[in-house]
Amino acid sequence: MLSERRLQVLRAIVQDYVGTEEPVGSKALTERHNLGVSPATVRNDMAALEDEGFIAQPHTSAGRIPTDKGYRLFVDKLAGVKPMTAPERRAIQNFLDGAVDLDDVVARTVRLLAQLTRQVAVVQYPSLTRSTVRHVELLALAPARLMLVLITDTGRVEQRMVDCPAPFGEASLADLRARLNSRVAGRRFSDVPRLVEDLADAFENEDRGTVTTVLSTLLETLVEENEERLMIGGTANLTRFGHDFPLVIRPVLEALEEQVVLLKLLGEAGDSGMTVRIGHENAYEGLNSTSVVSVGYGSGGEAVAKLGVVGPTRMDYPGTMGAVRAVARYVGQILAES
Amino acid sequence: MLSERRLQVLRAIVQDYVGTEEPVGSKALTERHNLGVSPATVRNDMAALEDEGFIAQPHTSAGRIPTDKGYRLFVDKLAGVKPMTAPERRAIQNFLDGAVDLDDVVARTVRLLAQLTRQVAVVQYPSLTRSTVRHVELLALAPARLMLVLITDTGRVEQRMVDCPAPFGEASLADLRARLNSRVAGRRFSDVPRLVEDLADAFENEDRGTVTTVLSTLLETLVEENEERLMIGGTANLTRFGHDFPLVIRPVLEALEEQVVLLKLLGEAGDSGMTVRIGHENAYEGLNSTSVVSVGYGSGGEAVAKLGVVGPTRMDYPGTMGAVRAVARYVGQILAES
DNA sequence: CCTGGCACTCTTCGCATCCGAGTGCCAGCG
DNA sequence: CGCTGGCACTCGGATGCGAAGAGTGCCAGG
Repeated sequence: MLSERRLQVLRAIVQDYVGTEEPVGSKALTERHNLGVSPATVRNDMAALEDEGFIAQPHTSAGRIPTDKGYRLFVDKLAGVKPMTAPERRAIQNFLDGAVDLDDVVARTVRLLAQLTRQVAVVQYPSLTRSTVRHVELLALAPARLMLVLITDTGRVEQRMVDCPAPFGEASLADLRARLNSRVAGRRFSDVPRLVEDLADAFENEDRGTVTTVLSTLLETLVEENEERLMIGGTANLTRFGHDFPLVIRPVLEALEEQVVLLKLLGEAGDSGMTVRIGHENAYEGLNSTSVVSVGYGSGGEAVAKLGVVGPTRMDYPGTMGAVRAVARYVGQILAES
Repeated sequence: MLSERRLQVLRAIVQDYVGTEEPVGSKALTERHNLGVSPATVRNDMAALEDEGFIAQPHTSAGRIPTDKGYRLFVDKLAGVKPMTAPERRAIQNFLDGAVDLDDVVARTVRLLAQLTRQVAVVQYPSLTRSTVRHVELLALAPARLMLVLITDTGRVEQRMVDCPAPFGEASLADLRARLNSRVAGRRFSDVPRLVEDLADAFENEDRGTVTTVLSTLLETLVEENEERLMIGGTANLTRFGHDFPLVIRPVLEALEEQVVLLKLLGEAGDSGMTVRIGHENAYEGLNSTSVVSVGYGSGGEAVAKLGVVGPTRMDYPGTMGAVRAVARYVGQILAES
């Protein structure tokens, strides 16, 4: 078990290292923090912390830097979430308030988060399955070609082409449209499959094929793979990563381009509350030298999607967590209003 | 005026430098290319080329590297466009053929282009104003809230919320929808403003406000700033940029995040044929050490948007141009089919 | 006009050296 | 028992020097 002072030493090491980006030694520590003990004592504490795996030396005769395990302890026990200042809150609100539609909200959020944290921001669009249906529309583009448009309460609009097996009359179309909406409008998307399963039964034989096709397209839209979208920004911040650019930055950029990887990353994060994944805690290898701070956001009490940032393990955790949390809250509010 | 051989020397310098990324000297040149003259002669030629500003020395006693002006001459006079091989063509076609909707087409195109050229790919969505209206739909989400959906022949779908000044009945809505479509369906977007300007006159006083609002929203959608979208990819390729990472890569990433900058960049490029902008020819300062190769693409003979790549000035121009041209052609085909 | 030769310029690299930061350990003190 | 000052030690990074090598410019001769 680590004594109180050793925890303080660890905290001091993390803070200094995050600030200076350089290994921190015992002398510098005692000078910059009021630990009330001498460097020699701190050295003993550091040796103990190193034995436990919380810190490490890049080389003999260099200072110590925190390990992933050290950051983990820091985040869990030694540091809270730094709240945003009042001006910062106002700035966030002002910035987000101008958004005109969902795309705009997400785009602004990404920008904001990237600026606040000076890291790479990732914002997921509201998940379809966790949203509520506002409206389903069917348009006939051609006699045997329909367009299916889904609109959610969170402002998402998805469209799909549907090629019908046979021409589909305007009357049947109106009928289907009305029946569809009466069944699913106002309901959760996750309930949609159940609500529409017997809808084809109500139609004549010749139209049944088309109705079935429309319904299966509708359901396809809700399949995991397709329904998730996200936006990233602030990649220019990667250049402030460290001195050993290419090798670190490369896999990160690759990961960011693979939406699948990112979605999995966000998906693995806890469903409620803020999640911090540090270095090797990330399953994806390319992100082993980064930390991911993410949190769910939503219009009501419930999360409809996640957002977060990706940055070097050496990041200002309290500040980053504060920014991420604050942004998530305001985005939730904006969505609730629209 | 430069003699034929001097041009050959320049061509050889460009080719070697692009291959090795290192300044090339007179001796290496005579060894790798059959110039039929001695290094000393080549040195004289190089001195002349340097006087003319086509090549430069990083330091005294280093080899030469091409300047922007040198690349320009190379592209204009010394090198053609390298056509894709048959297998490459097939690969392109296969890769693009699987796309299910416009987003998918664009996403696949970006990926493909990034992979083929190993550079950053930029693909603009088909411009609204240059497309044809396929359908305009109006949905009543609430009594005084409409959604306007625009569908183009290129598969683009744009939606906008419209808050009406007064509730708008279903009958009026159907009327407006029908009138709108009969006027604009099949017409070019650029003609839409003219075609709808007197549409409000046909409605009762109480509905006229709403109709006007709808029309102005429709027109807003076509405004330059909003109508253009683009997608980028392959940013991981930036890591192969050169040895002097951070300083070069940073502004490029920043430029790529500013869609406005990119759109302007593509917009400045010639409207027909392939455009190559080399280094300082790019108006945006952050891209002064990059070259942009872009070309229009379209479903018919006419370009509806542009695509291209951004890479180091030291790039394989013939190969890159070949890839860009080939991809643009196939994308045009795909769009024409859908 | 081309060529071989030659002197000159710089950059790069290896090597030896020095300096300092930081450590671990120990003996002594409260 | 824990803290402290002292001390020897290690090692990385900076500095300086010299040799090597690549490449150039220029010149005289074919």
